[in-house]
Amino acid sequence: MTDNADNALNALYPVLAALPAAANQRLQQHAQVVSVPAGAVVFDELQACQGFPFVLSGSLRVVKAAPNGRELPLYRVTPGETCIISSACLLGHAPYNARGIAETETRLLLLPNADFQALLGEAAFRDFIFQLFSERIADLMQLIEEVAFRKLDQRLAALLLGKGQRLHVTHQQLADELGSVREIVSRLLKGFAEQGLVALSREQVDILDPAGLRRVAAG
Amino acid sequence: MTDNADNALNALYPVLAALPAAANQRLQQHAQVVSVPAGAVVFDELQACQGFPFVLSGSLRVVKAAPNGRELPLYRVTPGETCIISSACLLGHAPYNARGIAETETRLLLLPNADFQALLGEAAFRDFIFQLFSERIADLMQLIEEVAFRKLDQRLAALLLGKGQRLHVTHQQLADELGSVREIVSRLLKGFAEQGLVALSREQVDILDPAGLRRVAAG
DNA sequence: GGGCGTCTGTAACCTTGGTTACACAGCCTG
DNA sequence: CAGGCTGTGTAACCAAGGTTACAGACGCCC
Repeated sequence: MTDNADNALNALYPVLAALPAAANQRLQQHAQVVSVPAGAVVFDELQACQGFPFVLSGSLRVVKAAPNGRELPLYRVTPGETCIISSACLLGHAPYNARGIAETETRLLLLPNADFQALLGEAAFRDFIFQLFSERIADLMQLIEEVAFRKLDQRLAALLLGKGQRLHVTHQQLADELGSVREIVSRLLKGFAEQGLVALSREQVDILDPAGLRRVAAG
Repeated sequence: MTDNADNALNALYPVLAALPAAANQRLQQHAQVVSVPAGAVVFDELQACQGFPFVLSGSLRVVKAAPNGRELPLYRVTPGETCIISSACLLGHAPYNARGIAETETRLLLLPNADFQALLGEAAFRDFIFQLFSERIADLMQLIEEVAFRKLDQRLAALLLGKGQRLHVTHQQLADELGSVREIVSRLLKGFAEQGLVALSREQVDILDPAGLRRVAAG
């Protein structure tokens, strides 16, 4: 690991900076910086988990892939966060059960399995992982609720909210985010537009009536 | 806590038996045995998490409840296991995001929040929780895959498998297990019967062709 | 045996969301 | 300007699953 990456790492993951010298040294000796281009598949279903990734820059999108090629986004991993799927795989000695894709050009610090396990011996690090575990669990529960019970218009309305008044996205991108297809999103957006909730233009959605959208989202 | 419960607890949760004397004493002083009847709601969505439950006997069914009253089972907690939702809530100081129901008459040992946190100071206990966390994550991933991508006939076929050759269940119970409704399960079972995969009778499903069912389940 | 509650069978109908198949608009580039 | 690419609009059709509404079957208990 370069000094440069080391600095970035400690800034992003304060918990590492606080580690005892020995642990830190071990990390520096064995961790490996890799850079992956946008769109690259960093890990995939059924694949054995090779190491634990810290995200230095860029971001990972973790998705569940359907047999027919569609994908349902589970969560994102941004710098300073970690990937619970990776933790779970390493801890449970199980293969991955989701796919990790670099959203943009992404730099990762890959920590080999054995060193990750050793790092878990440090109380501070263990607590850090624990904390992220429990946050993600809540996210996953939310996701289960959405896919099992919510209709697509509700989910779309929710997706549009909380990202400012003007969104620069294509219908396809929205569809991907929902695990659906472009035509349906277009259809629903048209409905929203007819109700005066949004205004549509190329690669752009303007929120006209946030309260109305919230009402739709709430079902 | 009674000596009796103490013995049961240590037998079911070996990790507790191995705790230092001080921790064990604290647990015995503050933990409280409660007994709940079958069907009782032990915790519910949006409710603050009062304590951490160890299951002594019986079992909990943890479900996500839909606005319309239907429920999707997430997982079960049997004696010797723990409830990650509870862990996640206590760790993240968030309210519950699912409902826990006693499947049968169930005895729980409830550990207050503060004592749970203290117990996490013990490396062995922390590892125990960690391990269960990662196992459950895999389950939840599996569930997401099912509800998002699998059709109901595939899920039903999978549900029927691996429980022996003759099942004593009502269609309603199967529907509940899938988060669906009775009529659809009846319709699908009829289809299975017509293909010679199963034989149906009152409160009973006989598996005639496991391999065929497995094929259906695989899609 | 008669009445009641539970379980099952089944048909008609509806909603949601996905699929297929285009048309067209805007824009960039050779 | 032509040609091509990307994004959007839209309609017809389809499949899955849920809803409604019954009817009959079986078992149990009075």
